[in-house]
Amino acid sequence: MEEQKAMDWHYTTKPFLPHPDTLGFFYNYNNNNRYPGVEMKEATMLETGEGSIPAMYNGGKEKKKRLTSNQLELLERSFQEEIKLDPERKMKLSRELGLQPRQIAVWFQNRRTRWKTKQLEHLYDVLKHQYDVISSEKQKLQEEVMKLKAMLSKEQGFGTYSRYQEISGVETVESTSEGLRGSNKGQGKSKIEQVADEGFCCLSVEDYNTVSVPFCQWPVAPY
DNA sequence: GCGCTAACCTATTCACTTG
DNA sequence: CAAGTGAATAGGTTAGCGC
Repeated sequence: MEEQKAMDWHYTTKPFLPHPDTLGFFYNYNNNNRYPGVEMKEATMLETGEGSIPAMYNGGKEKKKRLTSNQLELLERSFQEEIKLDPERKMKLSRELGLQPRQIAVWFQNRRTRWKTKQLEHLYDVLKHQYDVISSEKQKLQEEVMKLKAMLSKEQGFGTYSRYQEISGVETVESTSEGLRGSNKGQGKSKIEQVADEGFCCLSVEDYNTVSVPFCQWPVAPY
């Protein structure tokens, strides 16, 4: 295959720039001080005979090969140290592992993709848990409202209507949220109301930058 | 401002592995 | 052998740099 568009196997000194657009949350890996003027040279490859040669480097004859466990181990360790790859480290890994720098870059890219997928799965679990908690709370409150309504009706039957009208406002409880305001949740809006106001199910990916997840403990580099 | 370059990304392909 | 996994490719976006 012919040379692709310019990519990172050209080993330049260009600084990496933080990704500015959506999913910014996931781009906050460790973005300071990228590639500070590192002078790169092509590595001498395949000295050990261990490294695989992708088809594109070998006239299309060589098939894809899996990386060895040793190679994966070192790559993984390196990834745990730093999720992104600077040219210097790429060349170092390339020499140490007997792989093309391009292969190192591809492995890191794919690894970041897997990492991000795991992060999203984790975030899903966290949000689902929050949803379940709030749903449960809502259910309880609705039941409480029903009980109070029943009590109110009963009391009204005994001729104390005016007293309860004064307490609960002009009407009886009409909805869960109204009931909360009129009952023991006098201080501002309840959690449920806030959720409703915010359109609970409308969180976008961009929101990941701002949504705080209190009990969410992100592993450095899961998977 | 525009083109070039080199990072990054997502989506996809393709080959290997596994049940 | 189909499904899953991972290495590699294709094509797009972004941002720095020089003109």
